[in-house]
Amino acid sequence: MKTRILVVEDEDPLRLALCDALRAEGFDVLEAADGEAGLALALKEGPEIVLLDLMLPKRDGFSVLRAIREDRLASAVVILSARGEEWDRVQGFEYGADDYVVKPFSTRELVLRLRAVLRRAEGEAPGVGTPERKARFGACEVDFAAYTVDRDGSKQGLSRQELDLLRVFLGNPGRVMPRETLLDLAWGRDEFPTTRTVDTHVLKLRKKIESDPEAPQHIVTVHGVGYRFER
Amino acid sequence: MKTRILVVEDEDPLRLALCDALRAEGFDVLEAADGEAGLALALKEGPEIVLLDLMLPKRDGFSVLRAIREDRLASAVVILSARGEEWDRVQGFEYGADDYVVKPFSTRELVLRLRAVLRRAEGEAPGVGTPERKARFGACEVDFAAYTVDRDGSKQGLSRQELDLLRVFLGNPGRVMPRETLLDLAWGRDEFPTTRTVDTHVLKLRKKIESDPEAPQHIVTVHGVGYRFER
DNA sequence: ACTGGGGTGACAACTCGTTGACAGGTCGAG
DNA sequence: CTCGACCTGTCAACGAGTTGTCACCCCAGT
Repeated sequence: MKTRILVVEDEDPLRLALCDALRAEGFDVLEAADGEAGLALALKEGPEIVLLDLMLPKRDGFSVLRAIREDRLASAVVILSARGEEWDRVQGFEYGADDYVVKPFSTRELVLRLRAVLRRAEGEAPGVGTPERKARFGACEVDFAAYTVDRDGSKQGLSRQELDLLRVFLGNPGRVMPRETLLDLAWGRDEFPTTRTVDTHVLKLRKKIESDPEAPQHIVTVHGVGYRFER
Repeated sequence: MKTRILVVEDEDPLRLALCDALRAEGFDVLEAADGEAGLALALKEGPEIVLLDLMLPKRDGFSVLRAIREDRLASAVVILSARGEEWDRVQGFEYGADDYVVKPFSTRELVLRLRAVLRRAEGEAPGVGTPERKARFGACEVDFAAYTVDRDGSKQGLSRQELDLLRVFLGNPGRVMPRETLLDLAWGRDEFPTTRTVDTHVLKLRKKIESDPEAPQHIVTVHGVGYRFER
């Protein structure tokens, strides 16, 4: 899923250059040449980011920014401002924006800032409550933030894939999960490993969370179907 | 119970913007427009956090900070400093500020830092101020003011960047930090080094704080994810 | 120009995911 | 009950990708 970004800039050459550069970076780019069109498009499409020039015909950048915020739009807003002019206002009003870039700027700088903004935005987005940093079952405590699991006081590191798999198990306790389902959920839709890969990872997980890996208490094999996780 | 925060900032537009933004984030906000009023309010109300501009009428930020610390007030203090003045940063920490934010900044950045500060503060014994001029972990003692780290009696010098990185690690113990996040937090807003740069600095830090840099106890690599700091 | 710290690129060393092989194990048909 | 087909446990080895490490370049402060 591409990140959608709306570019609101009235100078044609710059806008086109920006759009090209951003498309080349893999963004899904929308564009507008004045404030009104930009605001309308932002409200209609709700892109992840709005890249907003300050000096615009019909409706200036601040006004657009304010309107976006008043609509509680989730978009991050990055201000494009010329050096010197408006600087004070940027300082004063910048609170509503997520970042700002001073012209002239390099594509590299812009892209890096955009990525940083996206990182921050999704870092706090997990909306309703924190996604539970720790979970416990049996004698184990998993720390998702630390990538560790603690069994009876002995701490083990988990690899990313192991943690992802364990997370899926924890989210579906007591039900049998076919290997294909596990691949879908713990790997990506872009990854297509063999179902045997699942076995290997189950093996590794068992060694870390089971007190007796030979007779698993938590990750139980259901012959011919898949695995079932029990607390 | 809302977290109470005192904003001490003389520029009206910025102060109002800050207060609005913080109220929207659910803080209970007090405000003051100069150093004396700010100090008085801080001492009277004892808010969890004081957000302190450095350049203030009547009494500058350093002076307020020093007075707050001398009164053993438990408030965490976050410095707002004008851009580019590294000296401020150094001084701020020397006097025991809990964090600093460089103007201009985005609301998200500010709120993230405030939450990090709160996390740290509540993890420690309440009542004691958190001057954190020095920090210790394992066999090490870091002196932020002197830019040194002492491991089992052998003292090493730290460069500014090394210290900043170590500070971030210390502020987020036990959780894996992706390289990008480390860059966001330990490098400035205008710096865009490669993620590999982080590795280099981790290497240098390990040589100074680990008793066996080959088998790190404090800065642990989590393959494919980032680094985790353990005390 | 000199110096020290920070950033980058190159290459070595390593990690982990994946796979294939093989040894059990399980279950149903006969 | 026995056998065979199929499934699972286990491991070693491979390879892509990641990290450790270092030397070099660049820039700012002196």
